[in-house]
Order: sequence, then structure tokens, then C-alpha cells
Amino acid sequence: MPYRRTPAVQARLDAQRAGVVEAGLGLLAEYGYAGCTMAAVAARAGIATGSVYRHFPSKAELSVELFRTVVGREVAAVSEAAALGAHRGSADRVVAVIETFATRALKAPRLAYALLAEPVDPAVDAERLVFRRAFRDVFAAVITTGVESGELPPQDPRLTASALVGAGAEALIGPLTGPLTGSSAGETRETAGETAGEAGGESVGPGTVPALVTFTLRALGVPDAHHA
Amino acid sequence: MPYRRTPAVQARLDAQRAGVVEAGLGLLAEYGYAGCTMAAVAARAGIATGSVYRHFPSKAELSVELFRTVVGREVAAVSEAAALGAHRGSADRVVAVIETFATRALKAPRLAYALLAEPVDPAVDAERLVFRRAFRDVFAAVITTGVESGELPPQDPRLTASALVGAGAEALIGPLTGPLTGSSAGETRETAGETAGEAGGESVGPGTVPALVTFTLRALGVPDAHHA
DNA sequence: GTCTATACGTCGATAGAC
DNA sequence: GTCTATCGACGTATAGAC
Repeated sequence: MPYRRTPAVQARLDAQRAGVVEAGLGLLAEYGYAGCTMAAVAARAGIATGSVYRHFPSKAELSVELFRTVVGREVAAVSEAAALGAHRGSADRVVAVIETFATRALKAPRLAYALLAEPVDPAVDAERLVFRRAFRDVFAAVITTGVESGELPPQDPRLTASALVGAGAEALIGPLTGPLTGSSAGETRETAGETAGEAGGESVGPGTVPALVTFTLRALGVPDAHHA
Repeated sequence: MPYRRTPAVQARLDAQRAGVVEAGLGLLAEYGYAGCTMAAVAARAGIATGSVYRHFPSKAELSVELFRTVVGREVAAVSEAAALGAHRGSADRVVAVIETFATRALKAPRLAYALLAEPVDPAVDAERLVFRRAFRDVFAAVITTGVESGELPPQDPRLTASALVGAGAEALIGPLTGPLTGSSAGETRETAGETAGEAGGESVGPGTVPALVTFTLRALGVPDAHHA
């Protein structure tokens, strides 16, 4: 019997892995992928640099895991927003999705930029494509019902959905790139502290969300009179 | 005086560099960035692999150069489309831009996918951000005049422009990812030959362009009656 | 062009679990 | 006693400063 991993050890390992992910998520939210160095993640998790590689074979894999974790939440939030307004009209539900997406992004600008546009490893790029399809499907489902019910004018729901995903993402990148909380170049990570909490999230990009909603409604083919 | 590069040598070097770029562009159009290995580029250019590094310090730099070259042409084409219809309405000019962009992309699907979405080096990602701003500015200029003249309803031209860039790009990725001419995994580059020329470009994504135009017009706030 | 700084990934050694 | 998890420094590559 060469060796058996005892449950206690396994639990400790799982906890350590969770700690690594947690540390990575924190750094990602504050400094983006630029701040997610293996050394920094390890330090924040309270372990040695080399120990991170016990859980992730490369930085790219860790980056992808962080991406999936956060964006998975966003897809869930957006799906929920689409489902909540099921009794309302399709246009309202699409608006709810866009508003949810944009509001959450603007509330955590550095994180949103990291997920949407920050230049990173190609592996993360590939994951972006996957999750954009997920967002598209959420839109497409709502738009399809809207077209079938006659509330929305005839259109290809998949194409409109794709276009709205791209529109929302691209429209946000502008406002997001302005006030990046952390990083972008060498940043004093020590002195930065935790001052950039969840405080004034409303100050970023004022008017962006309403403008995006107007764009969305028009793109769907809802007459301007219906939304004032 | 250790060494002086004679004009003849310089000319030969310039030609060789141009040959490298030309080879890279060809591979990019046929197999995307996946096919743009340094070895393949060198082989097509008729030089040794190591000689490529005489002109480009890294694969990333070569990738960026190729990107700038091709997308620069696209920006020019789109700008020209925007300028040509100066006597017409702003909506028509925006449509001309979108049609130009989409038609050209669908005519060279593998190339367009490589430029728009293929996971590549972060340096190319950074360049994508730069050029998306360029496309945005083309849209924004036309939209601004349309809003000022009253042809288009009130809106933030920059935001609408960004959204249209994202919408166009994302809407094309779907149709583009279907019929990828080359690569995606190991591809027989030798036997492929030059069969994938400029032949039947119309077969890809039928109906995509009109649908995108409709989306664009609606998003701009042009009533459906005006475009039938 | 050189030189410094930073960051990824690895390795031998140590400590501890089985 | 054997095997494994952890540490932290090192090798190497690269980017930026001067």
C-alpha cells in the first residue's frame, strides 16, 4: 500500500485550492489580469509560489479558471434577470438583461474590463468566445418569444442576439477604460490598500446604461413612442 | 569603419522583409493565425526560419504587423465608404459602412475570423482595441452629423458608434466560424494548395448582411417605414 | 546597446503524513 | 521507513530604463 490520501489531507488541499482561487479573484477585481501574477496570488493565498502549481499546471489555466468562475456568475445573473420578467413583455426582458449586465459591469469596472477586453492569454480569449455564446443564447431565447408573439418585428433572433452582446460589451469598454482602479502599468500594490471597495460605483460612466437601453430597444424594433 | 550597409544590400533586405509580410498575409488569409507559424512563414517566403528574426524580433511582433496591415486596409475601405455617400443621408452612410465591413469580411471568412476573434497573442488583442476605436470614430463622425442635422434622433454618437462596432463584429463571428477554410487543428498545409481563392464568396452566411443592415438602421432610430 | 527588474516555471531540500 | 506536500530560491526569458 504505497500511499493513501486521507480525507483530512484532501480537505486541506481543497481548501488551499479554494484559497488560491479566492486570492486570484480578489486580485482580478482590484488590478485585473495584470495583477494576477503567480507570486501575488500565492502571497495573498498565504502559500509559496511553487505550491500554486500543485493546483494549476500553468498561469493560463488559473486565468481560465478565474474567468469561468466570475463570468459564470454573470451569466447566471443575466439569466435570472431574463426569467424574472417572464410575465412582462419581451422587450422589457431584454432590457432587464442589458441593464443587469451593464450595471454589474460598471459597479466593478476593473473586473469587467479584465473579463471583456484586457489583453491576456489566448486561452482566456477562447473562453471569451464560449461565454459570449452563452450570453447570446439568453438574448436569443427572449427575442424568439417576442418575435413569435408579434411583439417584436420579424428578425433573426440569433443575429440580433449576437449583435446585442457585441454592442453591450463594446459600448461598456469605453466607459470602463477611463477609470481603471488598479494597474495598467506598474502600480504600487502595497500602498494601494483596500480603499477601492464597493463604494461609489455610480460615478462611473453616468448615463451609459440608459443610452444603452435606448440603443437596445431601437435595435429590437420597438418604436420610440413605447419607451420615453 | 566596421561595416557599411550598401544600398543594394538594404534593398535586398527590404524586399526580403516585404516577402515575409506577403507570405504571412497569405497564410493568414488561408489558415488564420493558427497557420502563421514562423516556420511556415519562412518556408513560404523562401528563406530560413531564423532569417525571419532578422526582421521581426518575435512572432508576436510579426503577428501585430500583419494585423495592422490588413485591418488598416479595412479601416481605409470603410472610411472611403463613409465619405463616398457624403451627399446622401447619414443613415445611408452608416449603412454603407456596415455593408462594406460585413461584405468584405464574409468574402474572406478565415481572414476575418482571425482578425476579429481568433485567440492569439495578447499583443494582437491590444491592437484589436486600437483599431476598434478607429472603426468607432468612423461611425461616430457620420452619426454626429446625422444627429445635428436632425435626421437621427438624439443620442450619444460615441456610444452608438461603439455599440455598432461591437454589434457588427459579434454578429459576423457566428457566420464566420461555420465555414472556416483552413486550420482549426492540424491541417494538411501541403496538399491544400491554392484552391481557396477568391471564388464563391457569396455562399457564406446568406442573409447576414441585410439582417445586419436592418439591425443598424433600427438601432440608429430610423423608423422601419423608411427602409423597406 | 547594456543593465536592471520582473515574472514564469522548476528543483532540491525539508518537514510531515501514512 | 517511505512517500508526499510545501517551501523558497534559482534558471531563464523578456521588457523597460538609461
